[in-house]
Amino acid sequence: MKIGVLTQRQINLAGQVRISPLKKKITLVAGADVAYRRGYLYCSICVLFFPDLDLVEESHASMRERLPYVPGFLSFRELPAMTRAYRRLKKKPQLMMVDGQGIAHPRSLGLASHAGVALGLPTIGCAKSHLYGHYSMPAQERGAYEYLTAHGRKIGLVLRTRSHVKPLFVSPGHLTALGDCHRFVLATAKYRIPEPLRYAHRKAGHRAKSG
DNA sequence: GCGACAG
DNA sequence: ATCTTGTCGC
Repeated sequence: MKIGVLTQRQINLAGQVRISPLKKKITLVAGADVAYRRGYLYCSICVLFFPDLDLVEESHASMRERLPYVPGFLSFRELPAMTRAYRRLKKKPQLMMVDGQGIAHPRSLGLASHAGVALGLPTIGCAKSHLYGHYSMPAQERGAYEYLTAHGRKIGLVLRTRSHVKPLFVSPGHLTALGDCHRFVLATAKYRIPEPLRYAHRKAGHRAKSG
């Protein structure tokens, strides 16, 4: 598939993204992550009770790699496996955190936003590094943050989840807003990575090693 | 042309 | 992301 075609598809899908504060009460939060191994993708989604953070359910899906990793087009590479794993969940969460950007993306369609639109689910993008937007480093204490901006707009937060540790780049994916990102990421992060994503990351890694 | 570039 | 052990700092 050519980049130009995918770019146009992103622009169309971005038009379906809705940024608005969460309204429903959250009792189940999920985390979705993908691991790679020998040409295959391994996606794991872990659903936890909120705010207790106890594991409720987990689902998995593996697929052969279809597209290579190209900065700005990650969702086309990982979403197929993520969608398959999501369908296998018995208990659907009211919110899902995704390992990647939300609207903090060149065309406002990071993996979390694309997943949110495709699954019709509220999502929050939680990336470990920067992709798009301007920012300054937040203070060293847990909870400190600075806004991620682009064209004079706030598109996300650079949030410190642990004192003296590299901050996270969080942004609304779909049906969520900046305030939700700040609230839920801090409410679920005992360590640098929010528990739902930490669980999913570990499970996906184990799955990849098992084959 | 140069630098940046989620996972 | 993945390939990999010990090591420094809060």
